[in-house]
Amino acid sequence: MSDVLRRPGPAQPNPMPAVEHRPLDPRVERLVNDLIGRVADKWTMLILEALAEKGELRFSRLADEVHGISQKMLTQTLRQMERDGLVTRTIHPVIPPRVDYKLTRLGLGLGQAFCGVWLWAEAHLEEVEASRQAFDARAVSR
Amino acid sequence: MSDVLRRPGPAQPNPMPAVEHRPLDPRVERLVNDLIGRVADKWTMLILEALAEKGELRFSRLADEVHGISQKMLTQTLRQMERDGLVTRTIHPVIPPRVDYKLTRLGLGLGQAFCGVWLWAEAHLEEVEASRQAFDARAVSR
DNA sequence: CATCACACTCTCCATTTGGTAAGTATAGAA
DNA sequence: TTCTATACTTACCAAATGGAGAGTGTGATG
Repeated sequence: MSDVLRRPGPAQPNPMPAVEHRPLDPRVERLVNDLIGRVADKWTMLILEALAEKGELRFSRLADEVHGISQKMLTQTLRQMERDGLVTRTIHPVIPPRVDYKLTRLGLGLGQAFCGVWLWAEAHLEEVEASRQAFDARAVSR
Repeated sequence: MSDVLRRPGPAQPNPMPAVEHRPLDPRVERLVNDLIGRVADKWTMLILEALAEKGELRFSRLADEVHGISQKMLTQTLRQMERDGLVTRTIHPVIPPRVDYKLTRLGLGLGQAFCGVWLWAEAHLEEVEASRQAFDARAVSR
């Protein structure tokens, strides 16, 4: 979205805030926001991770991998991901039925894009936890 | 989370799936998942972006920047971000009241971590849209 | 003939999320 | 005296989210 977010290095607070260059029209901005809202979903991210790790999984294996997901949410999330072009769904016409799910190039790319966030979360877990405890302690004492 | 997700380049589907090295214990995994769920929230991301772009904003300026957010959600999200150590909250004891919000080092880092996802969304918007249309067309014809 | 496996789909229900609107405290301006 | 600005907080309500569990179709197996 903003160029400030895009560039590494300490962001300059506002040395020249008058410039205000927005390279995107609001339509694109809205679409990007929507897409991120859809894709930054808890289950989507966990399924993405499972598939990136295991390569290709059938429905019930996925259900095992993504601990705690209900059948309903697994189906629902996989359908959305298929619609968005993140996974392919291969139905083997056998009985009992067998369906394999696999990440597309698009899905793999998104998985890589999320790397940064995973790494940040891992790296700063304790810092965040400490901040929370300090905050809660302050709140209690007042 | 997974090393596959962490490394750029086409992920190897499963040349040696037997290895299965998980460097993280489930506790950390759960914490990271929770943290990401909290932080990958729509409003959090938009506030993060506004603050990264503008540097420091008071409550009502933020409300203007983050289009469509309600007072309630703005307050709520800012409190969570403060608790997590992402923003600082500076109260100026004047009347009418004035409160300034600013990203911490931690908050800036998270903003940068999200870059990848914003860029991915921007870059693949049309691809996703095309996939959706194709999917919907298929669904209708059946 | 009953059972099981598998990948769903559907219904019902509880929780969560989030919006709207009203209230609060304070001092200066009209 | 009333109005305004500001940053909230609270109460209420509607919508979305998501879990539990039952139902479905089919062929192999006991």
